[in-house]
Amino acid sequence: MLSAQYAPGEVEQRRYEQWVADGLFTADAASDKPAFAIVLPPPNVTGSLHIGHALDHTVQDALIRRKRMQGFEALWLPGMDHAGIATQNVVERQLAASGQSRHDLGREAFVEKVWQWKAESGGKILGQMTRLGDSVDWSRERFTMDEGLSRAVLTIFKRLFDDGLIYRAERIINWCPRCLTALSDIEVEHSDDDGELVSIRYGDGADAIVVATTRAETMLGDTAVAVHPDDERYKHLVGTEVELPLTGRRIPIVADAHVDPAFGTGAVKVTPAHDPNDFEIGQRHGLPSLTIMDEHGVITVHGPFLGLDRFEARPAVVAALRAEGRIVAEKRPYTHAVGHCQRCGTTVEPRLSLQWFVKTEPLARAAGDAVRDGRVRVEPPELTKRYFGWVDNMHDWCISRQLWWGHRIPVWYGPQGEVVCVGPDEQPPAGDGWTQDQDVLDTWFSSALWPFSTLGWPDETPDLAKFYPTSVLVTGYDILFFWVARMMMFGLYAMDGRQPFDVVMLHGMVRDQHGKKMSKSFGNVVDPLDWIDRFGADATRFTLARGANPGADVPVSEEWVQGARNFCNKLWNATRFGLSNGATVEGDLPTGDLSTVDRWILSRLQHVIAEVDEQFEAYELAKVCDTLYHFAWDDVCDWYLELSKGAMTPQRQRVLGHVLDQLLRLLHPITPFVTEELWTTLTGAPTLVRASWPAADQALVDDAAEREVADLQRVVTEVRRFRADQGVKPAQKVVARLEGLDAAGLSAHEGLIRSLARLEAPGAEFAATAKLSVGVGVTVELDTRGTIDVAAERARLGKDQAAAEKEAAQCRAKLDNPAFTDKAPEPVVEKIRQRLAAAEADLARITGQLDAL
RNA sequence: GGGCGCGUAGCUCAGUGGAAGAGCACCCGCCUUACAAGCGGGGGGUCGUUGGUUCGAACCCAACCGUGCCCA
Repeated sequence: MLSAQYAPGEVEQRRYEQWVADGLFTADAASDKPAFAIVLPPPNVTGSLHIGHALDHTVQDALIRRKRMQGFEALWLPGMDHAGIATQNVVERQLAASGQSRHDLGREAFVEKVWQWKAESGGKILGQMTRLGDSVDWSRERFTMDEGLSRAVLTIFKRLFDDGLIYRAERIINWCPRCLTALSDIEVEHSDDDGELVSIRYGDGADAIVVATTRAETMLGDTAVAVHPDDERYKHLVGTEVELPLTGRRIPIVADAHVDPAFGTGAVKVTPAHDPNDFEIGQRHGLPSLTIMDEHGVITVHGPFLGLDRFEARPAVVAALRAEGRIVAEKRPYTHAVGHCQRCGTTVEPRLSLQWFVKTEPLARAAGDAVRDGRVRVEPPELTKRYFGWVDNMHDWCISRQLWWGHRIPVWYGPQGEVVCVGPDEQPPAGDGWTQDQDVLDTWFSSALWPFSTLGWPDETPDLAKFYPTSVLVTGYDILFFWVARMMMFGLYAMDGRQPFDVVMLHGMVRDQHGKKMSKSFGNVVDPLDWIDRFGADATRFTLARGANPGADVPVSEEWVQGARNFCNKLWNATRFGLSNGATVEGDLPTGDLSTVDRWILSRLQHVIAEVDEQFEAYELAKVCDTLYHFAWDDVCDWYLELSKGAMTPQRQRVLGHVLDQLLRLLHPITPFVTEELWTTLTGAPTLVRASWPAADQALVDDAAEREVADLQRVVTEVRRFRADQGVKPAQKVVARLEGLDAAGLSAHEGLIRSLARLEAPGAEFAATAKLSVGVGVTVELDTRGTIDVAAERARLGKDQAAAEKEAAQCRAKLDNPAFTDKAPEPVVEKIRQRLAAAEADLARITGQLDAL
């Protein structure tokens, strides 16, 4: 027998272990069933799962579990990425605690240490995934640094290199002076920071020109001043030279169309080695690039400032200029966008350096085309614009990182300046003087291969044949650009134009109950493990799924997860009621001699199955949850079970068993644990994980039964309303006579109406003190023994009257308008006519009751 | 500065041309033998503002105000 309350802690771990032990999540590449595959966006091996992961995983698990039940060969492939910078940072911090640096250990020993950390940290995430109930295929778990995936990295690098799509060049890149590595554009986060805007006069007298800058210290590396070619103010100066203050160097004044004449004075200083725009100006005009900082952001030139950090150098340079009378204006604070390292927050320094790049133009065009021509669908479609915005304006991708943890760039340099890219099955060149590139690849370079490297590529494995392209990729819209675009580029390139996935389903970010971003500093972070401990995995999942409107952020709160927990408990108790009342799934579902109430609930069930299927296909998980929540709670619990109390028949027991069976199946993808526990108890079958998904049966749709029960509900509700307004206690029975049941087609349900509305049959001395007329044509005469509260009744009827009057007036206004009756479609006009008739009938009825009071 | 969203009940959100909805919160009454993690009833919104299109606008168009995100 089931306990009175659902206790998730007693169910979850046991069930999960059994599922895994039984191999229920293991996919079979040799199966004849159609494939449905999802690759899990790999979490960072260094991190832990936060509530955003829980959302992402819940959505994927719901999709994969349903497909598995639908008879697909369903594969959900898990794994992690190696998170180059983050992981190296963690291990370096550990070393620093004992006063060591990675250089003390040497490259090999350091990498060995990182592997140890990976074993420790990675296990944590895997444990968290089991707590969520993720139905992933653990036998196929992968890691971006494992042997197979590393081979994939080498293979694609070599292929891109040979195709001329990977090149090495000296460019301005984003440099983190703390992590001491290059970063790609997407590893830089911009924020509006307070700074200063300083206007500096270069040159003197008639030839003086004023430039404004937020980075005064970079003037030490200026090699030109630029103005717009059409700017009349400066035309006479173009081609001349001006003396650069503090340095004594003379620099040219050049004309460049990219200068905005409206900004500041219209003249800009040009520092090609420390600003990407200036670098381009420098290229166009053949200007030298003068690097004035080292890798730590420390000034390396010009005596007085030598050795100063860039942020110390700034005020020092301004002070020196002020001493020379060259500061024309200063604005402080001056808010402007500043780039920060995504990993450590340090202000990024644009730095001229020699790096490896992927030439993205042809790859990005193909990635855009795959969506443009419909081979890949983005859900929700509104977000395709953002996708195009990214792939159509992509810069070349800097892929080299000055780290030790990652895939080392497979390029060797020879003594004569040779550059050789070594493929996965090739031997590096032997002999003296050959060295391998010191750098490793961006983590995203290997993550971009995830949808096919995890399936065995570059080998032509059965997995790859069966499961590529994967069916749907689920991730947050915040990494649409970070990752999705790159998987598209590499997938299309490596797999001969075959897309890595058919659908990209984007969800939002989890926020708190006021729509605020979760952050440690704000103290509103939810730990999914904490919720699972306190409310259960199913409640946590349901809370997230119920908020998962496509593309929209998902607000959650403790109140809501309580509500979800309550819902799980409701299911528990509904099944408990069923079991103690003989609900069964044995034998065929009787269809011949069913009562109206049974036909009604079966009919409702068919609508719900159809709706849920539609909603799942549209990735509308929030709506799936809403539909099932209301069906379970309103239709099944509040009405069907209540109508069944004291009215159990063998047919009813079979129908009730069927309804519970189907409901639990429909909910299983969202709330796997409680449904598994209940369903196996109800049916005696071993597991719901691979039970078949319900299919709607049109033959069971019964409009007449639905109408009849709706009328029954209306009578009961009207009486309950009267009772509540009259202050009649719920337990108190009221003597009443029901009239008009025959005409309303409800005579068979008098007993049900009496029990749900708590009405007793009239005796000989019955004297009606109140008369209630329900819209469906039923009149209820009640004997309240003279305790009728006339004022309360008048108020109640008054409200009804006002509502009916308003309705009638609205309809009449429409029908009196010839423009409406002429132009509106006939069904609409007819509907309004019917509404008017109904409103007028209500009005007459209510007015009659008021008069009778 | 450029681009993309969003503004509907106290809170969080559905609804995208023909009757203003849900969950939670709130108010009233109840331990009615599945469930107090519950049951019954109820109040609450000129759908951001102003114009326009339409017989008809929360929904389409324009402008404005507020707000969020991405990019520079």
